Amino acid sequence: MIRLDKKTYTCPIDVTLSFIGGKWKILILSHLHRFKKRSFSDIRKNLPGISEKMLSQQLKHLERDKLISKKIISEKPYRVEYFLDKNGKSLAPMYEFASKWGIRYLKEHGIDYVKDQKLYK
Amino acid sequence: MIRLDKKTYTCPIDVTLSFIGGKWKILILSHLHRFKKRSFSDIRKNLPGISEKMLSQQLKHLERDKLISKKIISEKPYRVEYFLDKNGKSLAPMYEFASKWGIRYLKEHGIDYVKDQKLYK
DNA sequence: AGTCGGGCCTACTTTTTGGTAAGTTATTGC
DNA sequence: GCAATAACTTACCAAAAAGTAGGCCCGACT
Repeated sequence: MIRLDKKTYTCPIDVTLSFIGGKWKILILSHLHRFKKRSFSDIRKNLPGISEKMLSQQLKHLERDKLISKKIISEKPYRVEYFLDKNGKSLAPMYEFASKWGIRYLKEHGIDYVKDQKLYK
Repeated sequence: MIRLDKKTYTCPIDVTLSFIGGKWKILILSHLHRFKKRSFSDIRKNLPGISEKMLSQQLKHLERDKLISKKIISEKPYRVEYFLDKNGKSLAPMYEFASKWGIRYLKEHGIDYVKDQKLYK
């Protein structure tokens, strides 16, 4: 057992998962990894199914954990840009591997994601 | 949106996560990755905090998803051995990366996991 | 005979996570 | 003036995941 900041972890992987676990975090991170800078609603549009509540909540956690940052582009009409910060970038191999594995799995089950994606957008 | 077997996924990463998401799966897989062959209670001992219910449930899912297999060593006193199968092995970079990232994170926060571990076992 | 370890299963409860819907401030466009 | 868009927040609810506690079979050990 590892103790850090009042929490306990069974092993280092558990520590890593505490940052990127859950349904949305890796998806958001990998989206930012791919697009570099994105607004709130850009991210939303690219994660079909996520609610505004979830997105803002998850972005907040990711910011708190220093995996992403946001730049306030304008105050009056409030406009922002989210992007991976150093920590978030250091997890890139994770997003890439998970994505490739998924694509391979889909291909083995008759779905060509890379090809089909061109139909979607 | 991707549709496969009556379920929908937002992207390939989502597909991957459907296999290894949750609190325990990666921990179990990486344990088997490290030790090759393990009995039910060996795994249990190495995942402090997991309940028997959780372990057997997760093992069942992992088996169903063909990430692991089990070999029945003896029927009468029922004894088994779990091990990664091909699919489970193909996720190895994931376990390894997540583990290394966690170790690095811990080190940056004053915990030397590799060194401390020798004290535990 | 009684207890322990191994390998489970089942019912039940709690916690965590996620979803819905509505409300807020502010700007741009018709 | 009204609707739409952006970037959120809040309150409430439902579903999913995880935890608790017990039971079961079997063999070995004392």
